[in-house]
Amino acid sequence: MSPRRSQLEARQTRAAIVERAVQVSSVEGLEGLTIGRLASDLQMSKSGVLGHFGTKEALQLTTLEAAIQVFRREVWERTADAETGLPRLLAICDAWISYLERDVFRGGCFLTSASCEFDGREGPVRDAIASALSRWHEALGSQARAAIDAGDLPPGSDIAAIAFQLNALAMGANQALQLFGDQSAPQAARRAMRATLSLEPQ
Amino acid sequence: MSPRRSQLEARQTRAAIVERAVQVSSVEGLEGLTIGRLASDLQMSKSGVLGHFGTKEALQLTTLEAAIQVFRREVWERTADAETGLPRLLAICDAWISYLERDVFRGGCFLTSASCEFDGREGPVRDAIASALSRWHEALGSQARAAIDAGDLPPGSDIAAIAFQLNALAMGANQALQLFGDQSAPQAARRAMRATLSLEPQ
DNA sequence: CCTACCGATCGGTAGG
DNA sequence: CCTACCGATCGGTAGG
Repeated sequence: MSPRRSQLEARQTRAAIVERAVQVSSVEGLEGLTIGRLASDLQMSKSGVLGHFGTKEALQLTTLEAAIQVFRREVWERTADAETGLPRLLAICDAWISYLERDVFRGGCFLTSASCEFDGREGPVRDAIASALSRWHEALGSQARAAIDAGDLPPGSDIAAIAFQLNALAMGANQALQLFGDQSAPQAARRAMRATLSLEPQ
Repeated sequence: MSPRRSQLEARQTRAAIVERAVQVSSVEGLEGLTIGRLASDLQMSKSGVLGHFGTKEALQLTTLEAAIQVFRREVWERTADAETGLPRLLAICDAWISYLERDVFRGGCFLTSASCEFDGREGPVRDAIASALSRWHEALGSQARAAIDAGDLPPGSDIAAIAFQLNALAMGANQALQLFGDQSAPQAARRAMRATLSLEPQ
């Protein structure tokens, strides 16, 4: 047992704080997240919570990273068995909509909420959100390129346009589910995603 | 001059508060909007600001209504000259993307931001946001129905799916512009919108 | 529309 | 990890 007992406990406490912070900020936003609220929920003192991160901004960044890990696990890693290219792209679309349907986060897609909240601001949190979304677009684009190379998408397909459309449709499904509880939205999104992937460039 | 001078001035003050509230909350969110910030910006006392609305929630609702009016003016009313049906639908798509490109709100599409911020909450503000978005979907659906009746869209077109896709693409363009400053997004969104309107049901 | 004020809560620090 | 505390700000009220 290389970590001392107190270090292990500290790590578990920190993990519990982050887990709670993800759930709270999924509903209240990363700005609406407060140290006092977390301390109260976890029956700790405020300084006990803050001590693990130093500043609220560091807590926000850690919370964001944890939420990104959840998205990666629930969408990206779930499709690891699919063949690179169109098969994986189709699997990603299904896993993505499923992730929205399963209410993985109480406030809907964490990255979509965070993006809306910070897209008019500046600073490290905004930059981290933009970076994560940018990497996701690249992951989608990479699969689209493989699909073209395999002959599963037309050679002239616009890779960026495919990533843009898939992302937009997921955002639309998220809004329809969260705001209206529209149970037909996942189906509509899946169909439109499939149309995007079989009709490019037109 | 039927309104007395003091009433007229009060109305102008109120209008100035709402205008400022729209700009502030477009960046900070409707929850991030504070009475103190508004008072400071407008060089008024907090109670002078709050007196026009009573509560913060009433201020939020008034601010939201004002932002909806801006959207209506910048997107819906701009297309009033277009013929009902497909022509107006196409005009709406252009005006919608143009509204995003012109940065009408500093924080991007107000309704999209508000929807993300409140979709995990309850209460009158959330309800007002859902109602406004619902009416917009209906306006789009109504034009789509007219387009079908005129023979400009196939008889089997899924009206709700068209509204869903157009809305999703506008959300995607908003994110790409606000978060990445992606100048190719408006073009990508316009193309995808046109594809939606010429390829339904497939 | 103002001043003056309320209790609550904010992020954060000192010291242990 | 705690208690005790800081100045600032929150939404809101009383009274004029």
